Order: sequence, then structure tokens, then C-alpha cells
Amino acid sequence: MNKRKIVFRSDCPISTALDIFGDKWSLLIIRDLMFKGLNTYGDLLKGGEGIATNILADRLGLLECAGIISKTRHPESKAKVLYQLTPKGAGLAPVLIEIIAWSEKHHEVHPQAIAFANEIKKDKAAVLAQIYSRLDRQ
Amino acid sequence: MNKRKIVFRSDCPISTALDIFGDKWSLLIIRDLMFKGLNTYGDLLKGGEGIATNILADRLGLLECAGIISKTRHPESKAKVLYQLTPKGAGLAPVLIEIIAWSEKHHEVHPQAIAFANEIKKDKAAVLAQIYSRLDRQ
DNA sequence: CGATTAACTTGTAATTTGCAAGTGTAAAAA
DNA sequence: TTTTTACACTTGCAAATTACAAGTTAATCG
Repeated sequence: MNKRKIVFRSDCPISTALDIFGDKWSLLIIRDLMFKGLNTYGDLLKGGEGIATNILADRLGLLECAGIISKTRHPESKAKVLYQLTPKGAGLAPVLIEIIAWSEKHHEVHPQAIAFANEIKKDKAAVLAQIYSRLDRQ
Repeated sequence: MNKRKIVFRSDCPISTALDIFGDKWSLLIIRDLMFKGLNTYGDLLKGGEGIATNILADRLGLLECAGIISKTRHPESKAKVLYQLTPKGAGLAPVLIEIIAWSEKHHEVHPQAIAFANEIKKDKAAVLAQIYSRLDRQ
């Protein structure tokens, strides 16, 4: 178990949230866990926008400390570690969905993201339900 | 008009969004503009968690460059500058609302935020409509 | 006209990040 | 059984970013 302290600047809910994931990488790690099904250190390292190894280790520790992710033994190998979203982490799905919808509206994103944004527009609740059930099965 | 370049790491919508507001301060500035009605440099400086003057100036420039906020002359004084959310910036309301709802569920926040979170739970659309109409009137 | 307000800018120390390389343990290959 | 290879980190250091304090410029107030 990781023991670090997160300093909260105020009791504003947005400020508190940013004290946990207010940086360029944390939400991308959460994205990879939530949408891409990546759940080992090595996968997360390769999976995205090129995060540095020390930053990944640091953020995983921070997110674990904040109760967003859990760190357990991998069922297939003792050498691997399994990272998963906790219910608190999975609860960020609506936030990520709204970010995707906003970003797709205002920027050029990849085709897959456009399709996903359209699904969100059509039936947000269904998209959310699908995400939650996929995370539950893991 | 501010001219800076924002480097986008990938065409992922979440990554793109974080390239704009993925730090500890930007969303707090947007919060102050959206919810607290603060709209001058001095107000934003005092209004929150103690942002440094140079960081505020930097973030205002970045957010303007990203099309999130606009910078115009203040109607009451030539010495002041009026900062306002653009439609793109106002479009972040659902993101902020989901962050508030999530944070209130998992952390201890101030009483006002609890009340606001309850309103969101009760009728999200109404809360959003109210935010948009307030921003329009400004 | 002097003082104050507002919006920054500048300088510098402290902190954080990014990159490359190294470490320890577990599994796989020779 | 010895040697690689894979995996999850850790360490060292340069570069970038942030925080804090002070200074600058223009507008308004008394």
C-alpha cells in the first residue's frame, strides 16, 4: 500500500479534484484503464502519448493513494502487477465522457473519437452503462 | 490578441483537452468566471486558492489563445480588463458539473458545494440551463 | 498633483518534469 | 543450470515550470 500525502488547497470540489488529477498525465492513465483495457505498468507505458517511466510510477502511486486505482497481483504472472480502477476511479466516467464530447465539438480528433462522441450524444446513459459493466467484468 | 502555440500531444480528445486545461489552475480560473462571476485580473487573483500573479497572467493568455476566454475592455473603467468565457469556454459547464458531483461524492467539500451537488443530482439540465443563461446575460 | 488601483512583468529560488540509464525479481530460453 | 529477457520500478541530472517577492506602466481617485 502506498502512503503519500496529497495536499488539498481548499474545500472546493473542483480544487480538490484538481489536487488529485490536475496534471497532463493522470486522466490519460485513467483513460487507458477505463477505455483501452490497459492494466499493467508496461502496457500503460507504451499505450499512450509517451509518458516517462518515473512520471508513470509517480502518478500510479498518487492515484492509488487517492483511492482512484488499486494495485494487485496479476493473475497470469508474478512478475506483473494489475492496475484497476476502484469504484471511485470508475466514477470519473461521466467526467471523461463530457471531456470527450466537448473536445470533439471544438477540436479535430481521431475518427474513433468522433464515433464515440456521437454515441454519447445519442444515448449518454447507455454509453455509461456499457463502460461500468465492462469495468465490473474485469 | 494573444498569439501562443499550444502543443497537442495526440489527436485523442482527452489528451487535447488536457493540453489546454491540464494543470492545477486553469479549471479554477474557468470556475471563477463561470460560477463566481469574477471577471477582472484582480478579482481572479484574490478570488481563489492563491494563484501567483505570473501564473494567472500566463494561464489567461493560454486560455485566450485556446479560445476559452475573451479579453475585452471593461465597461466601467479603462484601467480594467474584462475576462469572459466564450461559447467554447461555457461549453465546459458539463465537465465542471460532473467534477463537482464526483468530488462531492468522494470528498469532504464545503456546504455550498453539497447543496449544489444535490441540485445537480435532482435536475442536471436545469442547473446547466441556469449557468448558460447567467453567462449569456453577462 | 500625489496616492492608489489595476494589470501585468521581471528576477530568482524551489519544485517538477523529461530523458537516459540502472536495479531487482520473475519467467523463458538455451 | 546458466543465461537471457520481461517487467516494474528507481536513480541521477539537465531542463522546464512554478512560487514568491518586487518592480513597472497606465488609469483613476482624492
